[in-house]
Amino acid sequence: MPWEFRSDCPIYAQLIEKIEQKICSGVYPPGTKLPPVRDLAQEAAVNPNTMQRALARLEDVGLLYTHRTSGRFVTEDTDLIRQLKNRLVQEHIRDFLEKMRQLGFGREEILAAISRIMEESKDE
Amino acid sequence: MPWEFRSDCPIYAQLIEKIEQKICSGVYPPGTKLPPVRDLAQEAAVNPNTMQRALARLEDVGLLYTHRTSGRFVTEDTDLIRQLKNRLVQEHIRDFLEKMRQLGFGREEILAAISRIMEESKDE
DNA sequence: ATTCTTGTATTAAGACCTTAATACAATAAT
DNA sequence: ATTATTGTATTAAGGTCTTAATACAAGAAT
Repeated sequence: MPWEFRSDCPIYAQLIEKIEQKICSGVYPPGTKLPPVRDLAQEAAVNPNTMQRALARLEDVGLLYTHRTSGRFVTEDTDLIRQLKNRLVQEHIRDFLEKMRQLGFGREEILAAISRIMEESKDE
Repeated sequence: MPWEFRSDCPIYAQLIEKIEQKICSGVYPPGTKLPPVRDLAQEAAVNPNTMQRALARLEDVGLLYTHRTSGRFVTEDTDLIRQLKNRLVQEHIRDFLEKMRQLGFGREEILAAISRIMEESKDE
């Protein structure tokens, strides 16, 4: 199934986010070999160059590493992964709270609204 | 003060979000006259064309309307504004919950994490 | 009537994003 | 040794985004 992208942001940036998510959530566990660029590109329905660009960025920050010809692997540095996960969680929460605050929601209202929507989608 | 933009998304898209926020939160109340395009552009530190593009989109959805030469105004349709606000709230919550879920957070953990971060930034 | 202010349109340039089509180097697999 | 697989690099094309510099039309202000 092709990955889904918003049209308002560069695909390569969205690829980075998605792959980070997959690493943090254990879809791609530490030390695991990733599928080849070409396969990943096809899976995401994206040009290999675009996928390559995203992977290169993730390599820059140490999340992936490459054995020139045998493939690309997720780092075994579980500490780094945990740091990333914490960073993402913090960012998501802060961004969310800021958006809600700007819409005039106080702390209690935010929690209430979340609980309500959680209830609504409980049956999934 | 120039508005702030992320580098990973088109400016015009971010302008749309910001202006929507300002309308929903009452910074630009219903029926109010907006500053001229040129002023808004300067305030945001953006090219007038870019600001114009964002405003045109907001007009497309009925959130703004124009009197050709006297200026641009926020709609007086408070119902439309309320609908937008509800839509934004829902989107923000759903997006947030989805991201957290993908990081392995259950409902309780999400609420706990939010409460914790709320506490941390209580003194602002 | 004249000038100012407003939104709008146009053209050009440069930067970035995406795709496509190749090609190459180095190791793995046979 | 030969072939296949892997990441990587290059070039070209077309699209979008952003800025810049103008110009115009029409109502507002004087």
